[in-house]
Formats: sequence, structure tokens, C-alpha cells
Amino acid sequence: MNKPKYQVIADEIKNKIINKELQVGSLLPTEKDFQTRYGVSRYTIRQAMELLVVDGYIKKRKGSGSYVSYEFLNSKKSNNSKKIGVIVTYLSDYIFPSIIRGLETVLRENGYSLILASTNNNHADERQCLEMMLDQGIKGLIVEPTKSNVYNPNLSYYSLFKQRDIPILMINAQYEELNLPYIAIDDVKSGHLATKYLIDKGHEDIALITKIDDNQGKLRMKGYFNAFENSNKVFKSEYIYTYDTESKVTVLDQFVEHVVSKQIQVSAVVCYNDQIAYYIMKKLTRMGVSVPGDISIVGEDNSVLSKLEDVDLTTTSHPQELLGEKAANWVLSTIETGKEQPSELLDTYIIERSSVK
Amino acid sequence: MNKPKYQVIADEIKNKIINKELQVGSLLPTEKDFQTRYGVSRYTIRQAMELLVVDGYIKKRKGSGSYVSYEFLNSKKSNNSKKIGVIVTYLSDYIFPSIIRGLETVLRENGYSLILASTNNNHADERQCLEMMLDQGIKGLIVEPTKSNVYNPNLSYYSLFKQRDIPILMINAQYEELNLPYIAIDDVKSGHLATKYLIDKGHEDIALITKIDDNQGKLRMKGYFNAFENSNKVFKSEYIYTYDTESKVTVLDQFVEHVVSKQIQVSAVVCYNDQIAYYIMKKLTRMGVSVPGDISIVGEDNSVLSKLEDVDLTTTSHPQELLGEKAANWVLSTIETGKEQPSELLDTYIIERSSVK
DNA sequence: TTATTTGACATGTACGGACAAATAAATTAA
DNA sequence: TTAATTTATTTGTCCGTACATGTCAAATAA
Repeated sequence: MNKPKYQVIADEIKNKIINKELQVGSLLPTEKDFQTRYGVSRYTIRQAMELLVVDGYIKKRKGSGSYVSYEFLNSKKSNNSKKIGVIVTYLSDYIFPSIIRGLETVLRENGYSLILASTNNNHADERQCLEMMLDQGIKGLIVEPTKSNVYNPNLSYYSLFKQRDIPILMINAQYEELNLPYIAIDDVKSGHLATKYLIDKGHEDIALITKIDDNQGKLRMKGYFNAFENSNKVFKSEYIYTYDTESKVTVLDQFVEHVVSKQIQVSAVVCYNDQIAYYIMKKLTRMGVSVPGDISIVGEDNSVLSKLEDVDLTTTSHPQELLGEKAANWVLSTIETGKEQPSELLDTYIIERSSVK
Repeated sequence: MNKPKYQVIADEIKNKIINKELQVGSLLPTEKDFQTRYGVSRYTIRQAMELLVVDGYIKKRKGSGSYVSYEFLNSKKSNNSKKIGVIVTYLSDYIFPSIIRGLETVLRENGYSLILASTNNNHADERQCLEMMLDQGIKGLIVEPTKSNVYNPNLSYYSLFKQRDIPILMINAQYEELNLPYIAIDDVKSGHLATKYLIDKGHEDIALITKIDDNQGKLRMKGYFNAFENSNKVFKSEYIYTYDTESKVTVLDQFVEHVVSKQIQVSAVVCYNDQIAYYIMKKLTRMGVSVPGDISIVGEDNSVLSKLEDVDLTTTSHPQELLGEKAANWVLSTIETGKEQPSELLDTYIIERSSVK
């Protein structure tokens, strides 16, 4: 697990190059400088720099110094094979298998290969993925953002792709800082529909559980707000539970406990997605709370999970495989025409099942 | 024009490799040996060997030693990027997402990219996949066979990989004609356990629905036979339903109809996998046949599907993600050592749920 | 017999020092 | 002013040492 010092140092310098803190062609600090800066021996610094030399990031000139290489800009491996990179957060869970299936079908039909990588929703892995994609000389990139609503330290990597005229498409969510094209479900509408459905069924005390470290969670929350506004009702802020990847289980368990102990008096809950809804439904029923008898639950995304429990989950639709196909086609036509195709917001509707009273 | 010592030493070793004085795959002298032989410091030796490593002549293994690499033989290392190809039948369905997840994790950790393609269980697509993989210059290939029990017109492609010393690993099943290494679940045991479980519960008239165009189906059928043999019972051949990819739905519907119309009098059925079991269970219950009241059902593979219906399916275990990890490690160590690692049969056990009386 | 532990041995990481060779800037000589 | 020379700086080569960490087989314990 512990990376060696030279690796850490190499990564740090590499980062500075990618972030343009060190300009192409400019002189790097000397080995001696680095030694004192990092408090290591010269040998360690030389090992670190050697890595960068091999990867083509820097060039060394005996007697003169080390320079940021021009080469790293132009794809050194002018590999003309047709490859599209795909980066998602979770590979096996939830709706991604279907999306990937859609992607693969279209790409293979058009003679492109699919290079797949997953970030497990953490930035370190995301960076690893992006570096790999750069290395592979891909022709296009499709990304499901990692923690799209918090500061992302890898943004400079994305600009690197742009510089090289490699089209990038975001799916599901987007990094607001970057203004990249996207294809996603209409999350505001999804949140709106889920909430409106409950309001229409006569519910007034409706809780919301949403994810706050990604953009989708924010948008779906917006839909929740809108639904209340449009029907001239008010929501109570103590009914809103927000979580991030790390606090997920804690928050969910907290919600369940609040319901069981009647600390909050809600008759329904809108869940960020089916996974959350599934978890909540399972916990509640095991603790003697009946669904939809005591509490109604609505999920979002129409994943397989929505039919896993005894009570089928009412949810919003998500054209998973189609989204994959559309994303693949977007990249292919952007490559072909050289013009960035427009973003697209996919429609969604409510799917009535039996988890709402 | 004084060459540095490490350069001289590297050249000398390289020569010996090219002249076959050092056999491919053999262990090189240790660094210490070289030190005394050339009368230089360990650092100099390491520099020399590092050159050979970068050029692909040798591989070093921490704790073990340095070996003459297989790679330097073939591939003019036109493309030195580390890529592993993965071909499966179905991407989004069933147990594959988990397997792929296991693969991706290990590959990315080791700096390899994963190129993914799916055959949809037909030979034309499989061929497309194989051609693409050849084109990409992959370093290793992991394949889930397509229709492993019928003649495969693409076998010559697999020999092509072998010729190029690109290791191939089969997962789940194998092409018997090719004698390729594999990592798979113990299908005979799986079929055996599923059947034995029913026999132990007192069932005598046990049907079998199995797939006949792939190897797994044949092996699981063998397990079914064995279970009867071991308990000194006999099975009736009219209780065995076999299908292939094309006739699947017809055969399944036929079985359901036979049960409903009491054309066959069985108290239980062993299904090739959970997908079949799920389909059968759904059809039967909708036609008024109770599970497990009127008929008991056992699946195999412990997929998500096993918990989709009202009645949870009794099934056999399948370590999906672990299989992916094992497959990835197999390929990586085969590449590294140049020696084909042994095949492996993974264990399975019965998972009791509620679909058996 | 079969796991488990141990220890010798391999490469990996890291430190220190020394001098060589190339470079570039400062200095000196033409 | 220009050319040659010196000098300080920077990277390149090389040495010795120490400990970390992974591997593999032999010894030990179950």
C-alpha cells in the first residue's frame, strides 16, 4: 500500500506538469533543489525523475538541467487503432451493466474497441483511469463523473483531452466547472415526478434522502423542491436527509431509526435512487414498519433492484441501455464530423408499482 | 567514446540472450553474482539490468530473481501498452457484471487496461471480437466461450493467439477441441449438489432443464446423472429437457405446459441456472402451479435473479467477483513468468432458500 | 500426511559520498 | 569588441552501506 518515496515525488511533479504549474519547455528545479524541498537523497530524486523521463514527461540535458518535454502533448504512441475509453464509478452495480451493454453494442458495430475502467467513486482511482486512457491513445472518452458535486482534483486531466481534440462526453451527471457536453436523464424532472406522485396521492409529510456529493443528487433535490412549490405546499427541512459516499450507511440507518422511533412523522419518502429505496425498504420491513402500510417509498432509475423485495418499488424510468447507445453514437459522430454534438437530456416518467399507498 | 560500465555489461548480457546462451525463461545470475563477476557495485549491475528490463529482454521478480523474458521474442514491441482483452457472451446480464468487476479491479491495480467485448453468444460476433483483439495488440486474453459445445468456426483465431505467445484463459467453460487452460466453477459438482439436495429431500421424479450448446450444460447434466447413480435411483429420460440458444423459449414453455397439463409427473426440477429457474418459476406461478407447493425448483449460480421472485430460489454458490480476480491474476502471472499457470476448478456449495419442499 | 513457521536469499528502496562530463555564465586575453 | 579561458552549476557514473519486502524451500508442528 505504501508507495515508495520516488513514486510519490514523481506523481507530484507529473501533476504539476499536467496542471501547467510547470510550463512546457521550461526548466525544472535542479536535483539539489528537489533534494532539499523533499528532504530526500539525490538518489531518490533521480529515481523519481527517471520515471518521468521514461513516460516522456521530461527530458534531461547533462550539464544544463531538466525540462518539461514537448512530446507529452502530442500522442507519442500515434496508435491509429480505434479505441474509445469508458470510465464509470461502479461496474457491477445498479444500472451500469445495462449502460455498458448499450455502449459496447454500438461501438463494436462501428469497429471501435471499448476500454473500460472504474473509479469506485473516488478521485485517486479516477486519476489512475484517466492516466491510463491518455496512455492508450483513445479516440474518444465517455465518463460518468466521480463525486460530481465536490471539488475534483483531476479536472486538468480533462482539459488535456480537450487540448488533444479528443471528444469527452459525460453521462448521468457533469462537472459543473468544466462545461462539458453530457447525456443524462432529466434529474430535476425525475425528482419532481417522484415527489409529485406522492403529493397527488395525498401525502404531505414527505421525507427526502439524497446524495449530496454528486450533481444528480442536487438536481433531484431541486425536483423535490419544485414539486412542493408547484402544489403550494411546504416541505420541512428536518425531513431532508443528505449523505455522501462515506456517510451513506450512517445516514440511512439514522433515517430508519428516526422513522421507527417516530422521531419524525412522515408518511412517505422519496429516495435518491432504487438502491437507497431498496435498502430503506428492507430495513424498515425487518423492523416491523410496513411498506406501503405505514410508509410509502418511491425510488428513482427503475433498476433491477426495484423488483427485488416482496413489495415492488414505484420508481421513475431510466432508459439505461439506450443511454449507452446514445452516448456511443454521440462520440462516434463527434469524431466523424469534428463538431461537438449537442448535449441531451433524456425524458423520464413515473412507473407505478406497489410501494405507495 | 568510453561507454559507461553499465552499458557495457548490459550489452554483454543482451548478447548472451540473443545468442541463446541464456535460455528464454531461465533464471539469470543474481545481482550479487554479476557484481563479483564484473567487479562492480550492485548499483552498476542494477543500472545495467534496468536497461534490459526497459527493452523487454528480462523481467525481474522481487524475492525470486531475474528471468529472460519471453516477450523479446515476438512482437517488435510495436505497442508496449499493457492491455488485456476480455470477451464474454452477455455483458449486462446475470453473473457477468460481477466477474468483470473482479477483473477490472485487479487489472487496473497492476497498470493494465481492460478491453471489453461481448459476443451475445453468437459466432459472428465472437469473430468480430477476436479480430479486434488481435488488432489491439493485447498482452493476454480472457474468454468466456460462445456455444462451447458445438463446433466453433473461430478456433483458428485462438491458435493465432497461441502462436504469438499471447496467453489465453477460458472462464466458466472451455472449448474441448482446444485444450486451453481455464478457471471455472465445478459444474459437475454444481449439478450434483442441486440434484442430490432434491433427492435428499425425498424427491424422486426430478426433471432437468439444461443447455446443450455449451459445455457447462453438459457437465451439469453429468452431475445430475451422478447424483442419481450415487443414491441408487434411476432418472427417466423423458424428464430431461435440453435446449440451445435458439430453442430456449420454446423448450421452456414446453416444459411448463407439460407440467401444467400433467403430461409429466415431476415433483421437482433442476434448472441449468438461475435465469432458467426464474423464468420457469414465474411462468408456473402465473399458471396456478405453486412453488414449492406443487413443484420444487433448484437453480444454479446464485445470481441476483435468485431473489427476484416472491419465493427465494434455492441454488448453488458462485464466487463471481473472485472468479474475475483469479482470472486476472492468472493472466498477469502467466505473462510475467512465461509459464502457463494451472487451470482451476472453483468449489461450490448449496444455498438453501425457499423454493424446495 | 498436511499445514505452518522459519530462515536464507532474492530484489526493492533509500541513504551517504565521490568524481566525471557537459553546459552556461563569468572572466580574461586578444 | 571578440575570442578564449576559467569557474560554478548541473546531470551522469559509480561506490559502499543498510534495511524492507517478497519468494521459496526446508524444518517444524498439528
